[in-house]
Formats: sequence, structure tokens, C-alpha cells
Amino acid sequence: MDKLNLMTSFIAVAEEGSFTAAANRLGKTKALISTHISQLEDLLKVRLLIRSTRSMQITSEGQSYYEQAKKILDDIVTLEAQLLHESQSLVGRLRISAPTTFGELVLMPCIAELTSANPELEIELLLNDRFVDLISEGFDVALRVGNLADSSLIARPAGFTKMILCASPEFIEHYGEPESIHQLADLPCVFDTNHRQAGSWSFTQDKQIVEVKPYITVRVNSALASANMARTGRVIAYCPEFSVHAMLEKGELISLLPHENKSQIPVNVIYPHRQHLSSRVTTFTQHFIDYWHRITG
Amino acid sequence: MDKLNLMTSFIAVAEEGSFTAAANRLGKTKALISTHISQLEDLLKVRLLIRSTRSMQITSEGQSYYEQAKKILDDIVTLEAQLLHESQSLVGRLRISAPTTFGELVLMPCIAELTSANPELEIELLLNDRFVDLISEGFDVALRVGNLADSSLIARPAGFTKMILCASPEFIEHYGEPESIHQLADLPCVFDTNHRQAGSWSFTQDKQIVEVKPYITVRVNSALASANMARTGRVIAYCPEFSVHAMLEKGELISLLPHENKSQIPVNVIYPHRQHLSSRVTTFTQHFIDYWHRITG
DNA sequence: CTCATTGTTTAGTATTATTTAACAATAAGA
DNA sequence: TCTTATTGTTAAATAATACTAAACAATGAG
Repeated sequence: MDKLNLMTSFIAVAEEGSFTAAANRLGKTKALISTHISQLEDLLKVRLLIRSTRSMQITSEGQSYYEQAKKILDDIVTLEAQLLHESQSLVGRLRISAPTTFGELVLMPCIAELTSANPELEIELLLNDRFVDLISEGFDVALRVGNLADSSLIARPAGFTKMILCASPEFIEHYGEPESIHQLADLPCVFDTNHRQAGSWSFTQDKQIVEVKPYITVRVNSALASANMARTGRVIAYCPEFSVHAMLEKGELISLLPHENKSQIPVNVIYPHRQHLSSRVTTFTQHFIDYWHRITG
Repeated sequence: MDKLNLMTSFIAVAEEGSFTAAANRLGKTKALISTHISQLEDLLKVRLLIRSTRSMQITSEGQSYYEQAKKILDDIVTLEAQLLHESQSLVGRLRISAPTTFGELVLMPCIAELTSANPELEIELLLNDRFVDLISEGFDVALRVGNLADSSLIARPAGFTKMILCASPEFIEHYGEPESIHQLADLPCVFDTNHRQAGSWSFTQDKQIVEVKPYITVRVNSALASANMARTGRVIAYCPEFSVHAMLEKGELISLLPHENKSQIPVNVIYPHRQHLSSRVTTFTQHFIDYWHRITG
């Protein structure tokens, strides 16, 4: 028994003053309205309407019920409209999880654009390279660089980032520029432990994936830290393009063997569910993907 | 789709923190809870809960919906309890319709007892000898003296009143006491036009109904008026016992042929419906019936 | 790694909602 | 006064849905 249906029927009858008119208003039959009123009266154990075949009169209890029932139905409509508006407007908080370096270098300018366009959007960005459980930590959305583990989470591909093998001019002056990736086994390297394969770097040559074990002198769980290490001139680094972009532009680092390595790693936007995404999430996602395509060409 | 059911399930989940616990609380299966939540989210087009098989988290929209939905369910419970209380207490108005003389002489003392015992009961008594439509004029209850016309109304028999043929001592002194009802055709009479049969009186002799056409000198639509007419000594009257009771006691009127006439007419309590009577109506009805039995013996 | 427990899905069943049609009651019109 | 049209009610039939049971995939605890 759908109580809200019964209430709706009763309100229509009270306002129209007749079962038939109420049935027309609601697009139902008068028979249904009749059973609805009977059910409601049985449920409430109170007579709401006094009716003969021709005339009808609302009881004092019916009048009191009408007023309050109408308010309750209004409250439900208001609640639902407000909730929909809340989820479809760009007001409120958006919790984002992202890898540290990626967040620092890529995401901050992207988010700056978004918030200046939507001042009421509150963004909370948590940068972390450890594994993050989106659901239990209450994130709305996350960015992941690299291949994804199997998961129940939903991924939306945003594009790719090139992997750059690089060193400083001082390093090249001292060791000379390597002519093949296999020389990395003999040259001092810094290793970003955020990479999946422990102790090895993978390159793509002529669409073939080649694994090389570099000579590792330093390990660190940060792409930016390893780029900065390379800038000292002591080591070669293998970093995502975004983390060394500025240093390459300034000439502080130089890309090595750019024609021999076409490695790319995927960038994904992740959310914990697929349905009824708030527009905060969809707006952020779309804006990030646009931004990423803009800066990676 | 019973929206209140969906809301109830969601509230249980939000409070218990798990679908299974919510299902146990409501005595339903977890499968049902799962579909309820999905339906509610589809209905609202908003994600309320973020859930994996093991952990669950309420969204900010879900939290807001929970608080307001809970209030709405509370409002419904409160409304229903209040309505039931309202109809079961003796507070409020009771509109009664009754014949004029009956109301003036019988009902007023009866109602006086009732209101002094229930000070919060407001009684509105409308006395009227014309036909009254209980429903369209909004009466809760009516009293009818005499046989009832066929009707959709509900009648509860309260007892009977004797019909008394009577005249004043002066009348008897002048005309002598009649020895048979058939003499009424020759003696001057006052006729109460509230009687059903126009121009004739019916008597009950040895369980046989006898119709007599009296010699009518005055017609009036009031039993009390016809009794007062008889008290002048000019005419014989035929009245319900309650309307001449006081005059008989004082000796102002004398009952004629009491052993030859056993006519009684029924007294009924009438209401426009049978179900969900307010306790105002049932209390009044019971009190009147008790009172009537007390005064008629 | 196993096991128990979670939420989801599907198919089947039970229940309810709704309509259709026949009905009794009654106000309006002839 | 009689007929007609319209009212609310009822019963039976059907459409819709609520609910369950069972099998499932995912995952945290031991």
C-alpha cells in the first residue's frame, strides 16, 4: 500500500470536491479513488469524508489531515528538488586524490582555472603516492598515472604522458651521450620507486617493449625528486614528461635517445561509481581532460 | 513504487551502516534493501551511498537527504497519532440535528448531563422539524422520532415513545370523556402536521392498528403547540408522551382512553455512516440511549 | 590461503494496483 | 412524475510491483 498515493488521492478529492473530478485530475479511475479513500480511512481509523452518492462533506478530522498531509507532500517535492539542485550545481566540496608530483606540477594550474571560473566550488586536493582507498577515505575522484590494477573502480582514460630519459648537460659532458638504452646498465641512474616494475625501466622501440635494468645509485619515491637529482649532474633519470618539462625547456636537463624511446604511460580519472555522478565530478573530469589534451598537444 | 518504503530502507541503511543490518532491522532481505537503494537513487538522480562489497560511505547529498527524509517520516507518524487521538478524544464539536419539541423537552437535559461530565465537548444543537440532509448540512448525528423513510443513512434504535390522546379537565367537563376513539370524528381536535399521515391518527387496539379521521379545527406543525392548544380546553390533542408529560403530571391535561390505545412510535439515532465513528458520536449516542431508557422506564 | 560475509543480480512467486463493467442512489430536466 | 445522466461503490479480471530465494563476485579476517 503506497501511502503517498493514498494521500495524493485524498488531497485531490478534498480540493476538487468530488471523486470523479479528482480521478480526472490524477488521470485515474473514480473506482481507484474510491478504494484509496477507503484504504486511507481504514489505515487512519478515522472518517475523512462523509459521502452519499451525490453530496460530499469533509469531516473536521479530514480537514485537519488534509492540511498536514498536503504540507508533507510539499516537503517531499521540495526535498527532492533541492537535492537534485545540490548535486547538479557546482556548489560544495570536491575531494580529489592524486600522485604527489603530478598534483604539484600539473593539477594545480588546472584546478586554478576551474576555481576561478567557479568560485563556489571548494576543492580539497590530497596528494599521496601510496595506495588510496577512494571509498573508505571518501574521495569523489582520483587521478592515476600508470597502468591500473584490477579494481571495481571506474576509470575514464584522459590520455598519456611520455616517459623521458634525461640527464643534465654536465652529466653528458662527463660521460658522453649514451647511444643505446643498454648502456644504462653501466651509467649511474636514479630510480623512481613509484614505478611498478621494481628495479627495471621499460622502453618502447619500434613498437617493441624492451626492459633494461639500469645501474641504480639512488632510489626515491618521487619523480620530481629524481629529476632534481638528475639536475645535479650525477645521474640519469627516467621520468614522466610533465615532471621534467620545465627543466627541459630551461636546458637544465636534456632528453636522451628521444627517437629510440616511444614509451607512454596512461593517465586516468577514477571514480568509485558510474551512476548519478555529481556535476562537480563530471565538470572537474571534463575540465581536466581538456586541460591535459591542451598541454600535451 | 512505494516511496516511503524506499525512504525507510535508506534511513535504516544510513543508521545501521550496512545493508544486511538494515535488512534485519526491517525484517526484509538484503536483496530488497539493495534494490530499494538503487531505485531511490534512480528516482532522485543522486548518488546517496558509495559502496563496495565491504565498505560503505554516505555521500554529502545522502547525508542531507537522510536528515530531511527522517523528519518527513516522523511528521507522518506524528500526524497519524495526532489524528487518531483527535478522533478518539471527546474534544471538539458535535453537530446534532433534532425535532424541535423533542429537542426542547428531552434533549436539553440529556445534553446538560453530557457537557457537565465532558467540559471540552462543544455541542451545537439545531432544532428543526423540516427535512434535514445530514450530509450536506454537515451534521454528525441526528435524532428522529417516528418511522424512518428509506435512506442510505444508518439508524440505531433508541426506544419508543407512547402516543397520548389527551384533553384538559375543562374540555372533559364540557364534552364528557369519550368512550371510543371513533368519537374523535365528532369532537374538536388539534392536529400536529409533523405526523406522517395527513389528516388521520393511528391507534393500536389489541395489537390492531386503527386509523381514525378526527374532526380537525386547528393544524400546527408542533407537538408542544398542539398540547398547549389542548390545555386551553377547546380541543383534544394526540401527542408523543414526552411533549405532554409535564402537563399530565400537573393535571393540566388528562390522558383519554389509555387502555384502548397502545400506540408507540420509534425513536432513532441517525448517522451518515457506519465506520470510523468519532468517539464524540458514539459517546453521545450511548449517553442518549441510556438517558432515554431511564426516563421512559 | 581459506572462509565467512558483504552487496548485487536474476528468476520466480506473492502481493498489490488498477481497470473494466455492472450497480444503486440521486439530482436535474422534460 | 418519470426519465436521464451522473455519482460513488463493488466485484472480478488483469497488469504491475514487491519481495524472496539462490547463485554470484568481491573482500576482509583469521
